[in-house]
Amino acid sequence: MKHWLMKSEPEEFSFERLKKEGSTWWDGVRNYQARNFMTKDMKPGDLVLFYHSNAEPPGVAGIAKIKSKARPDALQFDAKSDYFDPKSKKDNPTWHSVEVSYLEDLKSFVALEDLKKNPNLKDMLVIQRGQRLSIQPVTPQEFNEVLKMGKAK
DNA sequence: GCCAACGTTGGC
DNA sequence: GCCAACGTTGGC
Repeated sequence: MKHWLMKSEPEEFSFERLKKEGSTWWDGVRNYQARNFMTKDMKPGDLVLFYHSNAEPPGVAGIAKIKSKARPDALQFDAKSDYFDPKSKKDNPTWHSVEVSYLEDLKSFVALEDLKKNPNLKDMLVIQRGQRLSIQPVTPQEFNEVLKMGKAK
């Protein structure tokens, strides 16, 4: 089982909304590295740190898990969507998404600022300068450390 | 295949 | 709102 961090802008799709709706297809990813994680590495049951980016404050809002493996992202064929990709072919879609489901709340939000202060997380990708990737692998140690922070008051 | 220009991300 | 860092595009 692998561990991941997935970024979402809470104004677009918050952890609270995931909790309410139960699950969602993670569509709109238009970055090859992030796509490859979804199509090659993610498996149902993998655990996810649900991260709020462009938020006040940014940080890990809760825990989710991968529900279904990757399938073609419908938005790439929707000419009215912001995520429309005219170059993508129906018989060989460029973009995929996975289904993500709510798993559990944290007792407390784990702010980016606190991730940065934790020496055990100094190598975590999300705290590295200029790291924009919207889906990032997380080591089991990092995942458990964040979980521990989130379960403390 | 190089690389400048451009658009986007996302913390601050 | 600013802007550094990064990915993508397209001219050559």
